[in-house]
Amino acid sequence: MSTDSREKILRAATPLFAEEGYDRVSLRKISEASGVNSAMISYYFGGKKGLFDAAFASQLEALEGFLSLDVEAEDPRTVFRCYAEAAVAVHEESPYLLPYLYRVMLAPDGETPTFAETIGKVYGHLVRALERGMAAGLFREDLDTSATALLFAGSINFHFLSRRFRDGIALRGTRFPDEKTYIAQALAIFLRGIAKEGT
Amino acid sequence: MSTDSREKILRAATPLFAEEGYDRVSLRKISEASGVNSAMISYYFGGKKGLFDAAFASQLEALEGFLSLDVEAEDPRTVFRCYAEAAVAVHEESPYLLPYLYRVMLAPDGETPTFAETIGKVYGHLVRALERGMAAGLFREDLDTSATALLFAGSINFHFLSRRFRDGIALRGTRFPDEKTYIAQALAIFLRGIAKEGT
DNA sequence: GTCTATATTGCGATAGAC
DNA sequence: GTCTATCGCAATATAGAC
Repeated sequence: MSTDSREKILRAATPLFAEEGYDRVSLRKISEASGVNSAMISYYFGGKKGLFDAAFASQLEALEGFLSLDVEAEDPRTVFRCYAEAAVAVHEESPYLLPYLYRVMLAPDGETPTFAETIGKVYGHLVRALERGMAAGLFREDLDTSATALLFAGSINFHFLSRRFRDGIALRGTRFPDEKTYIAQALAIFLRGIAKEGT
Repeated sequence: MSTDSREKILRAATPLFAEEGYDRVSLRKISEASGVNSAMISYYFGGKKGLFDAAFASQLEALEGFLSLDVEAEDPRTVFRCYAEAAVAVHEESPYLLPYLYRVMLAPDGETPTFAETIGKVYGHLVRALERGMAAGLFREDLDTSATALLFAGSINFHFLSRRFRDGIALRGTRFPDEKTYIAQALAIFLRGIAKEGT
């Protein structure tokens, strides 16, 4: 079966790690879910941590789309719209990215250099768009770019982060709009909130 | 020493659970950190889960301040300002709440009825404030109240949630404003973003 | 209430046959 | 590449002496 087993392991492990977290997923569980003998995990990935890193990295690739945006050429507002669109797309095609992201944020134990680098780039795009927008007189001049970039990213991501919690435990009975509606509204509120007075 | 040991355990366990997560904290570790024999944990809390729940519940009490607000009597905008102020205060006096909260959100395994109830109430306050503000002509009429409440809470909380990550791993070298500056700006952007046109 | 000692379980990893 | 068998370890929990 050649390296087919490698793929099977990765495919089974990715959702498990995202949903249950690193510590709650045992190699035995991954072995059962993938149908591949547990010894193969060490064989292909060098151990549990190696498998986790591989699974995480595969999800991070979903951000490449946004990162390829030429932030110096676009209207600053477009950068935020693109981020929002990318977030929806990313979540659809790579639904395990956000859980991974927040788990790593909450438990920054091991080294995650690729992760830090990728997130740093995304963040840099947002900060740069704010700087350009302020220089162009589109945005308020009293914005702290670091804080505002964080605020924006947090606003968009929170919807995905809280999804399981909203649906499963609390806030039952409350109707939530779908992704696109939420994102559109978050974007509208944010862009209106940072716009220069009299626009 | 009477039930002094109970307190020692709780005080040692609370930050450990918040920082490292449920699974990474062993009863041995708590025993060492607290200076109390590990057998006392089961004696007082019935087990590890019981201790975690007790630690979590003790942190949730910090939200009582905001919950005691009379949301029907206040200016709707004041409710949001109060939430923001409460978030800063809560984080100062109860810095372990947010990590707990998000860990439970990401891993909603066991039952957390108190948690769901408390968060539901906080959420209800925000939704109600939005409804009243829209009815009073203060806020835009096209707001989805559920989505907007979530957006606001996410904006405010994200700052605290991401703190360790920002400081420790990625985004090093970026200067972040202190809590009060961030919160003030988030509040200003949000309130401006949801305000009715021409205010 | 407190402690020691231990029962029991499950983990990640790997040696070695095939 | 794959599998079985197992090692060594750390986890939670508790029985029972004090």
